[in-house]
Amino acid sequence: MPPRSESLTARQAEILDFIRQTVEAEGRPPTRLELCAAFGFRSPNAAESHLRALAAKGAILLEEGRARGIRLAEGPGLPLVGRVAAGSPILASEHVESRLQLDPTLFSPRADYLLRVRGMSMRDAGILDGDLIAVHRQSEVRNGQIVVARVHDDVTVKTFRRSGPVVELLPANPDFEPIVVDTRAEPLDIEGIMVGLIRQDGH
Amino acid sequence: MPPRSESLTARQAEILDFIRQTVEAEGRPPTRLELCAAFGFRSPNAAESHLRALAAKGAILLEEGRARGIRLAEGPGLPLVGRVAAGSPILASEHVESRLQLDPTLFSPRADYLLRVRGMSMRDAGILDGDLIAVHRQSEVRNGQIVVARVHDDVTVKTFRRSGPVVELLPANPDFEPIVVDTRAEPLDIEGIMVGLIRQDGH
DNA sequence: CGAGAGACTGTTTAAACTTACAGCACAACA
DNA sequence: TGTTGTGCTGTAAGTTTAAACAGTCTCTCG
Repeated sequence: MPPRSESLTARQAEILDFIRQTVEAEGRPPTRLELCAAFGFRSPNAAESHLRALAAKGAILLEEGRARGIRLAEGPGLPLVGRVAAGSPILASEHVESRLQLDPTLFSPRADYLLRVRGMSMRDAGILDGDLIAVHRQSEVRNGQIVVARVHDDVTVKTFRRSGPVVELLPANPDFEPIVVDTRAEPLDIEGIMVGLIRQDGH
Repeated sequence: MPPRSESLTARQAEILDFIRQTVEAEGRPPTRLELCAAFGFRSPNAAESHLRALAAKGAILLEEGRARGIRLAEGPGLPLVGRVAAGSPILASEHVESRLQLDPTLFSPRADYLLRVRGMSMRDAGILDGDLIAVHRQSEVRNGQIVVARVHDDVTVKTFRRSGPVVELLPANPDFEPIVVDTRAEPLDIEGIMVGLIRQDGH
């Protein structure tokens, strides 16, 4: 497995981000000189060595001797997460069913991944069984937002409501009961907020 | 308004298609020499003159003096249709609000365009006000499918049910009444079927 | 304190790339 | 019958890019 992007330095992450933006906006990666212009480098070698570092860490692929020979290692699509096993991080690669080619900035704030919804507990919010929820990773949420939460190693999608130390996770379907969590006694992890939805059939 | 892509020659359409595929697969446009290799040209000027022709017809934009300075004029995304004026075709360019960059094959059968839904008449089918419906153009439909129909110059999204010459367009919300159309007396155009849905916020 | 990693400056060279010029063959067309 | 548009070959600059080499400065870590 290639090294994770978490091991990138702050500067390297900036460079990688600029490359992503350029591909998005212009349909092609930047040259070394364009990187210099964007970051104020006076030497193309500053860009070159950053690219080498990113390639060594597996974030990009460099093609030798080609103009704009930078390829993003990670496909342009969003990871689609299916069932999440107990105790493991939601974006662990064994949970990623596939990648869907769509623009993360289709949603605002941007989507980090898609999560397949199981069951009808959010039916009245227009979220049906099998729908894909676009999720933005974020741990601080406001009341009324629809969140992806982990309670007792169970990942669930519900409306968030906090009253002091007690958090209620509300379904949008009278057939289901709210989940009540006392955060002084039980662990509650907020994985992110819902920023959109995709349904892949006509029902 | 730039000339339409319909005015491209067959060869020019092939070239344009190859450019699209290259951007898709490699994240950057091809060079003149790569076009030569792909089509068997022996002269880079063959590619050059095709590119000039495509640029003249508005299909691409050429940036002078830049390696891989080819930009696709039309984004690869799906057209998003907003409100549809009476009497004009649904994909008329004045209805296209924007283009969303997402893969048409995300849906099956493939989506031809996106239509913004107004109102809550399909609420219980999980289709809310402001949602974008992915539509596949198709005039023959089966009972139970959700269709985009045009009745009396009004474009609407409903569940389709036919009984002989009478078609019922059923809402999915008890607050709304079915639309009943006698096809012997009134015109009814089926614009397409719903093949998916996109919601761009977290509610 | 010394070593190494990260983040650069500055310079050079070869290869990749664009783009101009000068043609040829063929079909459509008026 | 000539003219125009399309689709090419072939060659040759001249510019853009990639990528090498040689350094500087500043952290952090053992």
